Amino acid sequence: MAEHLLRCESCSVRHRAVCGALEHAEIERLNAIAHHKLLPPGHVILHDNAEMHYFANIVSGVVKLTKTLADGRQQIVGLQFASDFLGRPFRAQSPYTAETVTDVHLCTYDKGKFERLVKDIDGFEHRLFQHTLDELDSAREWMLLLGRKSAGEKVASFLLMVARRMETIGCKASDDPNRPRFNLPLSRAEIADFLGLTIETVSRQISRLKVDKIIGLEGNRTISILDMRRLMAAMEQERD
Amino acid sequence: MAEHLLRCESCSVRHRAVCGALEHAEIERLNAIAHHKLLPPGHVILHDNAEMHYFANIVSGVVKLTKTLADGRQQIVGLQFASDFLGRPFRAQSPYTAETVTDVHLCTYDKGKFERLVKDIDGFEHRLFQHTLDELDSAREWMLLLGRKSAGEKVASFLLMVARRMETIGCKASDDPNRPRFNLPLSRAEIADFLGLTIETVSRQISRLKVDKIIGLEGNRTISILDMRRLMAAMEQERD
DNA sequence: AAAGCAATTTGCTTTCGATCAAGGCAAATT
DNA sequence: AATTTGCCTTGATCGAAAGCAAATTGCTTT
Repeated sequence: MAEHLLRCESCSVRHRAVCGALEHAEIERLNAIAHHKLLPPGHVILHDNAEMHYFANIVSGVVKLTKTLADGRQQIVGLQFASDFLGRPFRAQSPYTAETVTDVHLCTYDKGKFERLVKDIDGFEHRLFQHTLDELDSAREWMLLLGRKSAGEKVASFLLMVARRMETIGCKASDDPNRPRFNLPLSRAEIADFLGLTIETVSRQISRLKVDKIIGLEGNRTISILDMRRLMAAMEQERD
Repeated sequence: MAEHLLRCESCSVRHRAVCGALEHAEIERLNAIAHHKLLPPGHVILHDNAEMHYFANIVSGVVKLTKTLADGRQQIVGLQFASDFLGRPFRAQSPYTAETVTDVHLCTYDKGKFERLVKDIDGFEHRLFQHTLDELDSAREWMLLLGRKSAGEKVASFLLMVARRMETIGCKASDDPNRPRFNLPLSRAEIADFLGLTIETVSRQISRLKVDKIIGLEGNRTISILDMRRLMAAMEQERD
């Protein structure tokens, strides 16, 4: 029973997309069909157009969605962090590959049972719909980056995006809120695939930020943002 | 009465996203709140984060969704053709600008009334949700193009996309189905903004396709695809 | 601590697309 | 008819990022 409540905590509280608008009783119904899964880095959850047999909330870790050309060029088209939702209700297939980037803890729901709950619980599909609109917005934001930003701007945007994301899921290991410090979940190769650049260009841009004392590096993965103002300037502001 | 039925035809039959799953009686309810609007090219329907007071189906013409950086660099993040839906149910704002590219005929619905119908008609929101998933898929498809394709591949992909789109909405003026011929709705500048290229690069790539006898040009806007096979080869195939 | 190995960085060269600058063409204006 | 204007094409040059080849760093394993 205590364990059950714990599971409720770990799944409901953190999973904005699915549970944000639900009553406690309904979250209990979700928890009743929930299972948990631990996956190692590099695990392919869904291979291109294959069928996915479950939905899931990410409890911890990072999942990447990728698309690949015939000759191997790859583009990351989505990054899902803790509290994000995985899967497409009422769709058999997804035209991309989903793969774990780090150790990932999933809270999974059987496809059929979940879809029945979605139909059953008032406002649930509405909630998923709004979440998909959010995903569409960030995809389009990223299209602007891919099509029109320079390598320097891309890397700065990426670091700020990850920093913000790590913060909202409570992963920052920092005292000063203006100087966030966190572990990059992605390798240089993955950052390159995310930004539409090569490994070398990503590395050079990160080195430049380090030389300019805008960021600090400990090892390859631990980044601290030393000068938030200049990092944001390096990213360029949107308007319209 | 006759006019009413005509409007029914022009709105229901062609608007997949909204009406695809609806019964005739429900389409009638939609038609009851429908108004029509004719807009000239270059008309801004929605300016960045401004509020949009109506939803609409596009009866004819093309609408572009754009995002712009502070210094004027622009990226088209969506292209909507006839039968596409415009607007975001239950959202006040959209983080991009929507602007007509050609003369556009809209079938509009008052925001409040439309949202009431969405809540009222069973399966309507589900339908809109699935349509948004489609939009997300094409946005991600385009991210792969923006991040990883060469200028030549981008232009070839664009021409094939437009050809397919013009065909499905019945705008091709061609006898041979393997040699589609159509009017480009976009200027060179707009194609460039769509592909993340410059005007000059777009022009050069189109010229190259013409010299190679893969496409034919009459004037600047009328394109015929002469060698579908080689155009598709120029685009590169996806896999994964 | 040393070895082994993969990931990252760095230097050098090349290439693709951007930028700059004319020039052509057709429709609109006078 | 002459001029302007907008849009597109073409040529020449430039520059940012890609490509390639070491060198280096940072983990793992022993």
